[in-house]
Amino acid sequence: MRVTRKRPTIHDVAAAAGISRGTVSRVLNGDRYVSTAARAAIERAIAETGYVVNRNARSLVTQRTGSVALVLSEPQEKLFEDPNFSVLLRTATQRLAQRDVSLVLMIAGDGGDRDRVMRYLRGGHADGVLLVSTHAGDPLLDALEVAGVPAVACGEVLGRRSPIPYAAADDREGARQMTRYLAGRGRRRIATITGPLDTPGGLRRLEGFVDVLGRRATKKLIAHGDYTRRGGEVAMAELLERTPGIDAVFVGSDLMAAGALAALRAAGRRVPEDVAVGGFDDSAVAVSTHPPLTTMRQPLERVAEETVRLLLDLIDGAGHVDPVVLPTELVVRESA
Amino acid sequence: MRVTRKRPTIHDVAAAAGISRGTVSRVLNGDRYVSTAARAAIERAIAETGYVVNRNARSLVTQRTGSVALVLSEPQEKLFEDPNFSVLLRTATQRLAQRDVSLVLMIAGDGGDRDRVMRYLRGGHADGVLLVSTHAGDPLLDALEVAGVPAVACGEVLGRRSPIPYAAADDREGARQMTRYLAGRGRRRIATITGPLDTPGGLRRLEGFVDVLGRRATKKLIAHGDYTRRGGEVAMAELLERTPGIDAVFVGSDLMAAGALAALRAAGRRVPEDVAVGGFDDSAVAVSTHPPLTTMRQPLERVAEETVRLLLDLIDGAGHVDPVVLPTELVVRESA
DNA sequence: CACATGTCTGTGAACGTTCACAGAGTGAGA
DNA sequence: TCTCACTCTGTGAACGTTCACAGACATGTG
Repeated sequence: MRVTRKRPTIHDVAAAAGISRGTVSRVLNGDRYVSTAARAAIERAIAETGYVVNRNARSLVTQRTGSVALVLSEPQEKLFEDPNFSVLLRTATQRLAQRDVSLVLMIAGDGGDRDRVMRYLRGGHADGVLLVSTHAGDPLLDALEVAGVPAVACGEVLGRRSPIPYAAADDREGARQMTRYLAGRGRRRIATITGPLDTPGGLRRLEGFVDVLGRRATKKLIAHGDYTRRGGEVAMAELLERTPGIDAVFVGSDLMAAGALAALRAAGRRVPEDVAVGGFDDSAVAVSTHPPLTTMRQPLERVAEETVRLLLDLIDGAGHVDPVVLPTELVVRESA
Repeated sequence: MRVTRKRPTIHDVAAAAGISRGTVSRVLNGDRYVSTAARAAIERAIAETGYVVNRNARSLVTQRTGSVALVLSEPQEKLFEDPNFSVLLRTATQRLAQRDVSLVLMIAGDGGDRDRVMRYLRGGHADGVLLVSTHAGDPLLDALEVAGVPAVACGEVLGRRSPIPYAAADDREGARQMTRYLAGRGRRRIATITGPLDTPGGLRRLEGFVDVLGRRATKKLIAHGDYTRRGGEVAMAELLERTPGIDAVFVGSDLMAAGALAALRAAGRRVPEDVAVGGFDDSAVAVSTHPPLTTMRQPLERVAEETVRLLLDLIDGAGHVDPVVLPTELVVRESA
């Protein structure tokens, strides 16, 4: 009835089975060349003793840890506000767990955080890194490269000389689809509210928008937000003041679209009668706004799955992996 | 320019500093009894070699891992939909990082997951466990107890014989405050929509509600939801049908309140003129509904901080810690 | 029968730390 | 001067694995 009774080791199992620890190690690691008798005896002994392998000892010799780090390098508040992130986190955790690798969560916000993360990674405490919303200039990326730690980003990392492998939704094509949809509904003066242009979602969705309408036509119809609700509200107000005649707006995220809706209501415009509003993400807020948002669904789970797959491939020795870009889907509700 | 150059060990540092590894270990672990000369030499050598301690080797001898597991035992979708959870996760990660312990995220959804989690924990791969939304009957809890792994819950774990230490918001008193507020605004027929009664938030908030209004008065004014938006909508509709005359409703979560708002709108009731709506959580949805929700703010960051503190105390050898209950705060917006 | 090949097993030596111990040097107090 | 306490240092032995090696035995092949 002691609180901490000593954990059985591989030696205990070997003794209980009457077999050497070498053979025990072999069945643990699924080696061929183990007699069925030995295997049975060992499996019984494992069950009896309640043995579970000590990963530290194993890591010490194999130089593999069986864990990967998920590193958030956004100032945290912004990111955790993002509903997409939860999906990503959940899916990644599950996918990794299936392969028996565990996920350690790290936040690299300010300088001190960064150092800690780097120390951790350079210490070889993770076999690989899942990068979330990392900016191109982030010194973490270079350090990672130097340290030779496999890394994959969830979402494109813009403007890097030596590109980081990634999986992402097809933001550009998604934006095109939405813009075409709005145009197809007869809207003639279509504006857009972008996310920050140093993020892939901000940049690529704007590109898609311009692809469809042309650079000239959109000159005065672009406003910038910061992925927050409030930012969307401000940008919408600005747009209405600058160009009162707009009859549609493609907003670069659902959360900003919720803000835009508020600004439109405040300005006395009806949605979708006066102004049609299209969002992006198909996150939970899309159905909680009034009216519910027409938006682009991102295959977030698949993005997470693919990100994990790429990372595991890299860890397993693939020298190079190609980025994965997944299609988005238009979800029509009431706002457009 | 090789991809993986060998990581320096404590021996390399010792050699570079011209001092034995024992002394290097001592400065690493902040031992007194190290001459300033030696310390300086070693610190220089550490910087030069880029040495970082191998935690596995350390864990192997110390039997401490420097990490704790955060275990989610809710069917995951529900939980990740919960905006509170993000706050918790972020705060816990940061707080732990400050103490240089890392957080590994585990999802114990179905049976297979559970086994994996238990194996991990019994393997001694985490120094402690942070439990999130764990139910009383969960076999994980017994297993944890048997294995002697320190565990602290974020939020009360209901109905357990040997209670799990926890930190939580004062749900019951918060519910009382909200109910009193609604009554104080002249509302006479106040209903409630609860969360599941096997969760502390569901049960305690209902208790607080009944505390204020009395068991008799509330008999027909209670409906149950499941913490989802949809659940809130259904419960509200049910309530309206059962007792059309209600003029206020206290909803056990903001998300359900958003659903209730939709049901009220569908039934043609104005909020707050006809029916006042009070939520709970003060999560992000509270400001994105129309009208914005009057709600109870939970000090979630403090809850997370305290949970972490309790766990670290336990890990550091505190034999027993007392639960921590933190006050909530009324946030008045437009819905009531 | 000799020999190669394939299967199975045990053993010693790592992996990179910490910890306990022993010993050396220094200064103070008797 | 001797002793004691304190400070500082080095060394050997763990911690629990995996891995390479060597050897035993069986089976098949020429």
